Amino acid sequence: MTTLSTRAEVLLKTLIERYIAEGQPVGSRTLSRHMGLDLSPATVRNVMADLEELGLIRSPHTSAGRVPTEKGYRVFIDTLLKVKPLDSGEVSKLRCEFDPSHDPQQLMECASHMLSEVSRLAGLVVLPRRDEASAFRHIDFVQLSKGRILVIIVTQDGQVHNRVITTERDYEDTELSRAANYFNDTYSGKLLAEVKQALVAEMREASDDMQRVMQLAVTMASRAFATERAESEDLLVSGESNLMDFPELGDMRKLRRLFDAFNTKRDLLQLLDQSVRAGGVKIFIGSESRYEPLADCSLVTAPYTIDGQIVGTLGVIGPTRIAYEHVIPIVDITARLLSSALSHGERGGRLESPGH
Amino acid sequence: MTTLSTRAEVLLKTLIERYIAEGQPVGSRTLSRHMGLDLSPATVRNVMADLEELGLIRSPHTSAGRVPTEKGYRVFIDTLLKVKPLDSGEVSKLRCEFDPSHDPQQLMECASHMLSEVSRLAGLVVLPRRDEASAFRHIDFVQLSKGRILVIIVTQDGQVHNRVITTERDYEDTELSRAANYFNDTYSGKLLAEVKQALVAEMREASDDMQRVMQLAVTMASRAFATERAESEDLLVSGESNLMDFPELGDMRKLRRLFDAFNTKRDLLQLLDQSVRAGGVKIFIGSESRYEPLADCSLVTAPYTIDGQIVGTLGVIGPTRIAYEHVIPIVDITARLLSSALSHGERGGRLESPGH
DNA sequence: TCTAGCACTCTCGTACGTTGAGTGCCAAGC
DNA sequence: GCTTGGCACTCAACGTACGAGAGTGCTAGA
Repeated sequence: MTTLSTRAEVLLKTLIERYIAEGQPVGSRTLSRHMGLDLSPATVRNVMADLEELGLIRSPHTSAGRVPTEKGYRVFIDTLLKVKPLDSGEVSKLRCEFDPSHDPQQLMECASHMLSEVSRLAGLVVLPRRDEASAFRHIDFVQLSKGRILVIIVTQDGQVHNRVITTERDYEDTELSRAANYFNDTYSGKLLAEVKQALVAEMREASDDMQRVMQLAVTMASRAFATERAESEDLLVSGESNLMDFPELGDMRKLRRLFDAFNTKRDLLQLLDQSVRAGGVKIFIGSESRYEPLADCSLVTAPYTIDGQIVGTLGVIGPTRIAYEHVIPIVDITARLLSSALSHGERGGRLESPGH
Repeated sequence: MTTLSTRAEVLLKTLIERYIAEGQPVGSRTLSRHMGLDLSPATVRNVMADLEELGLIRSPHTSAGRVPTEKGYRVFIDTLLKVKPLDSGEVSKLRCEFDPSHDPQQLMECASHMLSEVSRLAGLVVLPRRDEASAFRHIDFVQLSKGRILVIIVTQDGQVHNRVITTERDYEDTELSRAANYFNDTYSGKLLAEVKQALVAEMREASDDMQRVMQLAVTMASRAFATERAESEDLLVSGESNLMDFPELGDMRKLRRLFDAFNTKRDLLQLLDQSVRAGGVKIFIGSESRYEPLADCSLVTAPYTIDGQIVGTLGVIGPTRIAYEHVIPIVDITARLLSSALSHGERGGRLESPGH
């Protein structure tokens, strides 16, 4: 692509800024006034014609102003946008929201909520898949009623999972707690994948000469691990209703599809997973997401980490016309704050160096 | 109120049925055709005039048909409606959805989802408040990292709550597990309220001669209980987007308020609590809920129980124009199924006798 | 290369007439 | 005394027409 003249760049930049602020096509007259350079509307029109030819802007109809195309937004974001860093007061206010005494689930709910509140858009947080990567920490068996035993599994990162399994006979509390102790001593610290594997092996060679306690623990645990729903991941969505304030999303059918997408989650999760790979903030504009319900929306995401490992993604969804220069740092900071709130390892809870 | 003639009743009934089916004001001509009786439109008009005078129907404008008022719906539901019981095939299909090996949380999510799917409206489930009424069953302490301990509290009904507390020094696993054992032996089976009270007392007279294990257990538990968020209750909402299909809720501002109400939850919870007291299905029509965002909506609720004790409410929200004769049994059955899935006490999981 | 001017285009809001559905009322009929 | 057909009236909805305003493209001149 031929590179733009500085004048064209300034023009495109102001046009998009105006359009983001006002939400309406901007014409040559207003543009010539708000652009720093001293050019007449006519000149502006000429430049706009060039930009239109390049596919960066378009007019909704003959005598409206121009609006940015997706390509225009893309150029704007990649080369023209000056991200305004949040002032430190803002940051520390956000930081306060992350009470480190909350458990991971709560922290993520908090992050999602915060994203939607601060950006006035819909906030998203992909929960980490509790998978082979996380380490087993603790198990516990609690008899709830005849034949029903609650199995609690805690992973190293503080996530708690619980399943109810049914058994033929009842057990004494001491029996259960001894089984749990055995299990904890044996497997604590191992990766979940390893534990599962080990359980399969143990079950295969289960024999009468196996100690009763051992047998009990292994049987129950493997049943709990087996029935563990293949949830893999989950998505938290907050502030969907913020999106109803944008006139460009006023079409009920489109809105419906969008909200259904929030509820279905599956496709969104897949999409959000893409941004896990790259570090830093990633932006999908309109059809770039290749997901029809998001055709008129933009997605700003950033991965978050636990102890340096990327475990999930968070971000916001809004119309393509959003104040990127504000939203980007919001998503960025939230990802950092969440990461540091979740990471309570030896390295402590510092913000790592910026990396957008 | 003067009682209606049978003819007026039939007319009101068919009018409302038609309106529910079509969603548009119904006029004298169509009514005279669809009503079983053989009356001319003119006669129908006379009767309609009477009904209008009684405040049971009204016309949106001079030359539209009539639509039911809230009062009209009320009479319809209270005296004219024949609830169609679900056929048993339907019921057993629903019953299958409630896998009793799920934990309470999952069961309720399932119920909410099911309500919205089957009724094509928004489904609601109020989670039981984990309060004084529920019995303490089990506690566990797990050290996650330096100075951070995960406290897991299990109640008799199988709900799992967890908090992270921070401590000054680190503990051995055996130390923690001994503390948990002590605590479990002492308090298992007692009501949470009693446990809290006992903890306060223990803390007050905590002294050096208290056993170390005891002291540790009491300190940690009381910190966990103290920081327990005053969540009291929570609300699950499913299928909100179903409401976008109803043209009468097409106004974006109203819809926005409604969706905000779903997110805020607080007021809705308060409202839903009202229906806890009475057993059976309860219906709020439009402004009867005395909650502005629900002005154009109806709420159909029923309480659900654990082992005979009412612990929460579930239901659906839709426009006032909903197929009550279908929705009422759906809510009713779902409440029963959820109750029986949650009740795994001695009495087993039977459906109790109908009580609407 | 920029600018002023001008004719052109298109949306939006308003006004207006037409259509059709439905009503209220009245007088005739059972 | 109910019921019914007839009739004038009302009102939303729809389509057309038209002016105002905003913005454009093009051209000629600085």
